Amino acid sequence: MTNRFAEIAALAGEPGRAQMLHALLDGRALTANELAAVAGVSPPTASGHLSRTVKAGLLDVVAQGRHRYFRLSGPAVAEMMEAIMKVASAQPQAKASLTVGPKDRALRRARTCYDHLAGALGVALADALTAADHVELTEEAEILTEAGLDFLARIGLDVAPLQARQTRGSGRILCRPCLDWSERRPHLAGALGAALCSHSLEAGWVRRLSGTRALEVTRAGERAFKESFGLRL
Amino acid sequence: MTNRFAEIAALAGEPGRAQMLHALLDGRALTANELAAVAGVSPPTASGHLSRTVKAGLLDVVAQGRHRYFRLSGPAVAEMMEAIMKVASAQPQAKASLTVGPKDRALRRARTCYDHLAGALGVALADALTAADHVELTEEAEILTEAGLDFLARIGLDVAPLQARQTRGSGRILCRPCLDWSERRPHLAGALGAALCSHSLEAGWVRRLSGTRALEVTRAGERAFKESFGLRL
DNA sequence: ACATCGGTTCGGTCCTTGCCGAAACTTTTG
DNA sequence: CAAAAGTTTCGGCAAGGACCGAACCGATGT
Repeated sequence: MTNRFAEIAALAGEPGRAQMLHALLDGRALTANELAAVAGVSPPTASGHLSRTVKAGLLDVVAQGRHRYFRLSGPAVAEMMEAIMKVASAQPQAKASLTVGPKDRALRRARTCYDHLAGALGVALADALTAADHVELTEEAEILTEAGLDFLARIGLDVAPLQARQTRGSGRILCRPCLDWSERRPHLAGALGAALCSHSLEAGWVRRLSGTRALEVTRAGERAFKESFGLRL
Repeated sequence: MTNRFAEIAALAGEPGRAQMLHALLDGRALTANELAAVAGVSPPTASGHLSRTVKAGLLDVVAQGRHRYFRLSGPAVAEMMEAIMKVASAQPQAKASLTVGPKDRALRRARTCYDHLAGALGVALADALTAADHVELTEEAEILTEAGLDFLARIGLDVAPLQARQTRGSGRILCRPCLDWSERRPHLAGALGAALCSHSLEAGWVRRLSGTRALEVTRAGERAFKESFGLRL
């Protein structure tokens, strides 16, 4: 058991592979060459990394024509990465570079985190929903109130998949919150977070910036977030 | 950011260090030589590993006389390890050795997992409490019912610290459940799990087996678990 | 059919790092 | 004050593995 533990951790512990994993953290599938580019290594090297990672079960691969698309094998991998990030972003104090870089700034503003929204945007949305009593956030769980359910339906979000979860008292328990590594505060993850994220993309409120997990808030998005959530970015 | 991510993961990804971390997973503090023994390396080698691990913030060290005691720096590290184990125990199918070893068997029967009970015992307790409607376990949260609160008070468990958490409807949301890597089913973690674990130790229901995280259920424990929880081990 | 492109396999180099023994340092014990 | 125990530092060795260039393979497109 402890061998396999070490194997998994070591796989994630090599800088090149770590960058590949991070590039896949938004749940999309990338090709081998794209991953080689993000890791800054040659295609042969990347290929070796990828085959090991697939064999170990961290990644899935699907061949499509002459491309091979790699993606995280499931949410458990993303959760593991978040848990590592949580430790990594802890205090070991006054270490090197805080932030820097425009790319980093974009990521801190808004990004996807596997299947939900993160960064300043994700935290702001969580705060807004909390303030309006649409959700309650505890350290361990996240509850959607009746009012919240109405609210989501009103803004055009399909709440049907959320019904499947456990009902308790007057609210629905949806998921654990997810600690945002850049903001150090919880944002909405789980079923609700995923629904909110996909809806925001479909409605054109946010748009993926090519090549990163960063998101851009569109004009329509600014308006929608302001009117529906009372957010000003 | 991704550098530090890789640093942390790599630290956990070396077999010797991984074994040390596992030995510390029950939250106790061990000396450098003890850790050298569990990792199967010489004291100098272990010392090197430990100093790196401490500098990275995974472990805390406290000097006491001529001993230096190392322990996990906090719950975040334990949670990270559990997340890695979750991935590690996933399907990458039909791999090598399942189980084996009497030491391993003891661990599978009952052990501590940072601050709560795990293994067959942990899962059985979770099942028993669920069956009696004392807790409700969902995928994402764990709710203590009023009946459960009464029950715990009746068996002498101090429920005061549990009161601090969020109240919702008729139950208390305590924590996320924790997937047991040997049983592949959820057991009780979080505040309730910790309380139940420490109470079981204090009441003499279980006893730590020296040198491992494994636990032994005492005669008194067998009786208590049977009478209070309806468990037969 | 041929050229091109994405990807993997092979062979070989180089660097990292895990490892130990010897020795030094510190604190406890006799 | 000397001896012993716990731990760290130093020096050197050896193995693992990350890397690249070249060659190879299969799919696509002309």
